Amino acid sequence: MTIGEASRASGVSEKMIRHYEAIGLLHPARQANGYRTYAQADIAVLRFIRHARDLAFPLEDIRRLLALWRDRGRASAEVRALALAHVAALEEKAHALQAMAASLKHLAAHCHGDARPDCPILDQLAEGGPVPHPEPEGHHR
Amino acid sequence: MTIGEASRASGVSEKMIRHYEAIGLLHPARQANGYRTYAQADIAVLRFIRHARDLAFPLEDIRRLLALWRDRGRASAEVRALALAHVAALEEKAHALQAMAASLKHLAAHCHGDARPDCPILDQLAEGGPVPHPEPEGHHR
DNA sequence: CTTGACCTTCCCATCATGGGAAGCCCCACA
DNA sequence: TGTGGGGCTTCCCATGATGGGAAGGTCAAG
Repeated sequence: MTIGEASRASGVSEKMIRHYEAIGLLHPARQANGYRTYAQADIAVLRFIRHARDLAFPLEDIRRLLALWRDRGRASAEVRALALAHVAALEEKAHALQAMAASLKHLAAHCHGDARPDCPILDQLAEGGPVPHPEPEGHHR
Repeated sequence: MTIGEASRASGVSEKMIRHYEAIGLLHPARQANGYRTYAQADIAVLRFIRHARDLAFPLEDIRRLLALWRDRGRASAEVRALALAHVAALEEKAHALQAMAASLKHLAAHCHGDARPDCPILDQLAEGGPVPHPEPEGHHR
């Protein structure tokens, strides 16, 4: 298999396949003419990487996951710990984003949003800190 | 005010202050010796940028927000629209992250996580697509 | 006049990804 | 046999926001 075929078979771009090789995640054979050659095992690795990337694992984590995958005797606890740490990171980021969205939504709710120039959103960005009185919970005004 | 003082006054690093100037968000005066000089208005801009960054506005959005801020006659609708578009983007990202976290959590829940080598997490990454049967909702097994 | 804190510019790194150029390889077709 | 084109190679550059660090100028206090 050439790199183009491997790309189609794995759903990973040629650019990325070369990059993963450059950082040592895979080691395809070479033909006499310098072309890379991919065996089924390489395609499996590429698919593995793609699925892990779909779950937003950083490549360094994927490097460890691949090592664990190749290690037939690994303890599943190791994999689980890595996965759960990533889950925690994902959730933390998600919550941070949602908190920002909520703050901004709160500000936008107080902005009439018509042709008039006064705008609590800009006022808040200009003056206040992170965000003013988000009022613990519930009913507006 | 020198850049160091401006940094302390605004909470923006010197590196970033210079960067914001390089991309045209700011135009501090220069002294004869080449040192940048920051007036109160510049500090206000830096604070504005920092607050907007705290809400994860990309710098290109901030460029527009600053223009609107400086334009005394702008319609608040414009600001609101920009903010709400950003809210949508934040929420989309947050949901994507939470979906990934949920998928991975689901897999981890099915991994006993002990010394044994078999692991549904690795199996899924190796074989399956994005994620298998997340079972619509609720009670496990 | 030296020391040290501060400023300047410039280059490099991050993380994952892609664009694009220059050049080689190979196959099919005329 | 020549040529066209598609695929392959490597190398450089860009993204977005941030920081590290080097080499060198400036200034005030000692």
